Amino acid sequence: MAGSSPNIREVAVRAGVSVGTVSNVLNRPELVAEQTRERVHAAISELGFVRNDSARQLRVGRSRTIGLVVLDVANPFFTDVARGVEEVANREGLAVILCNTDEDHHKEESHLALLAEMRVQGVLINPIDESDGRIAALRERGTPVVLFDRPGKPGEECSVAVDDLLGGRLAAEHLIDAGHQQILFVGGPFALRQVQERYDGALSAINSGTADVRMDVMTTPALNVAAGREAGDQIAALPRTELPSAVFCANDLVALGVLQALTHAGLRVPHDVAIVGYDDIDFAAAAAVPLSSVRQPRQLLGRTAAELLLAETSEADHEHRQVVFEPELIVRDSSAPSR
Amino acid sequence: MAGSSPNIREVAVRAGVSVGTVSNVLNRPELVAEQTRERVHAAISELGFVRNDSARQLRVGRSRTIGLVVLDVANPFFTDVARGVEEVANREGLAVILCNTDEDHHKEESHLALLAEMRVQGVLINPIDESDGRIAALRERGTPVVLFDRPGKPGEECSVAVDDLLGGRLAAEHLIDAGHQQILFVGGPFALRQVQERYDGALSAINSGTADVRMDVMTTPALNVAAGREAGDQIAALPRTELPSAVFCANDLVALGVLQALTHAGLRVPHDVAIVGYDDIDFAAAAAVPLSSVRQPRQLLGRTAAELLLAETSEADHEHRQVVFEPELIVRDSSAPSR
DNA sequence: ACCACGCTATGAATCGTTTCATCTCGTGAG
DNA sequence: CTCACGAGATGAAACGATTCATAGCGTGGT
Repeated sequence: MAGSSPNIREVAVRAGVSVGTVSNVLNRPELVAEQTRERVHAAISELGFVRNDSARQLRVGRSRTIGLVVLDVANPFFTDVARGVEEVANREGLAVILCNTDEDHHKEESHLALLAEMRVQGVLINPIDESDGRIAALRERGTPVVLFDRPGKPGEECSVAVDDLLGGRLAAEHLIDAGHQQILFVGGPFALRQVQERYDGALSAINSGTADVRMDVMTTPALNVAAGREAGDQIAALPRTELPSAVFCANDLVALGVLQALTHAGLRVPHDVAIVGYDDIDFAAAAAVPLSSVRQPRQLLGRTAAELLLAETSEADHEHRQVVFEPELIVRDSSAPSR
Repeated sequence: MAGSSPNIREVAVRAGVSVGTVSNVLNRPELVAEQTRERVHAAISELGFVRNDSARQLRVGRSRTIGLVVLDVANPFFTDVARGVEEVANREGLAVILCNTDEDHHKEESHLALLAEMRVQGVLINPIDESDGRIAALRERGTPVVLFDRPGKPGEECSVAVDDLLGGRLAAEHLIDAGHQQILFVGGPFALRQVQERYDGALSAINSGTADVRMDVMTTPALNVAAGREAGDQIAALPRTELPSAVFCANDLVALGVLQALTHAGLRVPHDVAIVGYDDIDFAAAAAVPLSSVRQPRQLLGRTAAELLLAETSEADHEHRQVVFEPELIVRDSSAPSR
């Protein structure tokens, strides 16, 4: 009921030593004689002392946390990335503050402002769009920022990304090879680099191929299951003659939504419409019709991003690196050979 | 490149006022004359000043964050809860620190220790098991702790939960009504209250019914898709005569894994084996065979938990409340009438 | 006997903000 | 002309840990 937290001074008194010694026990125990150390530890547990991290931070200058800013926590892709980040961070004794932007600039901005006030050791972010003064401001203040799931400018920043152009191309080539001639790209907003590049990749496959293939676009307001369902409803409402033979979705959430809506409307996948998703989240394989998808090394992405961040904070002569992973197409039932 | 952060003193000098005034501009702007305020704001943005939150916290005594400790971030159930929490927290200008325990006591403990050092305003936790000195210690220190997805002790603590006994009963009754006589419960570890209660609820339905129904148990090491797949493989390996006619899974991740493994082994759901899951995550409806599941009000759970926490921090005469929501059975294809 | 050295322990200064008692100054009332 | 008052502004104290220069003390070498 008390609600009082003893401080280091009270511990010192109780143990009959100075505050400096208590601090040493906490931070450099090897400097303290064993019996003194034991006495201090006893005092700490008797009083239930818990170090005040703000005071520590204030003195030391930086915190023991890193910020991870993602577009959507509900997307398993990001939670898997987060796991990778957490793994590395915990190993270093750092805490991860997970922030969710929901593709909303306002939220992104306020989260970054908060992280700046907290003096986090660094920020891992998947920015909503390209121009971001906020990120530059953070860097100016001395906080390393690593971009993930998006390539950074060489020499200027570290980044970890997966080649989305290639991913888009792989998906489209696969569909073209299967004989599809009417492909519909579903995704959005196009302000998201991922969306744009997956689309561009698909387009390049179509343009460089010999087959006569057409690709239309259906823009969604976000990349989640609900948006996918809506898109699917629209697709199902098209006159049969205008129905695409294949749909390439900007991510698996959208693909699952589309799949659900199409199935609900009585269309058969892949017989009437084939579907390819992106990310290969765990649920893709367990979907109504197991989903073909472009796999990204999610945890590795997170781990690598965290490691780059750590490198940037610890290395004196840091060289910015742009790591790019290659995606891999996983073919499942949803894109079996076309009609 | 500088990496220097100006402090409030430099802002004061630049604006030609005292530090107290700058602080007032930041915290109680109505006390400051308009032109002074403007001058200070100008100085702030010219210098790129960012308030140092540790110093603020040190002085004020508590932080502007709350901790949310969950069993598994990769489970959409928890991310939906987290969304609810975040919604309320952001509205109050609080940041949420999301911690993941992976059902590991060691991780739970170290996360709680960190949150204590951070002097968070409060903690929302879905504890791994019942006896937790760490939680008591936090409370003793004056940090409110609200339990979620688990009922608390009346008069002692706030909690938000969903009636898992009822959920288990609903699922089992549904299967019994459909004529199933061999039910297999898949889930674990049983140290998780959710698992135990869902099982108990199912058992009570069986015992109170008139039909002759048998329920076996297959324990999993965790509640995720991989564990479900393994369980599914084991089920598929059973001699046909021992095959259960229905499987009730402790959550949807396990159910999806089981579904995937059974389908892969050539068993038909629900014809050979019916499946009922728990949580009704978004992916349940989009599964290979749309999954029957016990729905919990996930976001509401999160919102309510956060609100209880806020109430506990702000109300002088706080009455602990234990909120219990009722789950709802959603029937889909995976549990259509049995063979 | 003296000095030097290593091992421990000390305590004051410091980090940057908030808070609050106090001061200044201009205005209006008496 | 004086006084009281209020709006604004001030600056020093406080928050609690860390750090570092310094002091104390015992030991071993000369």
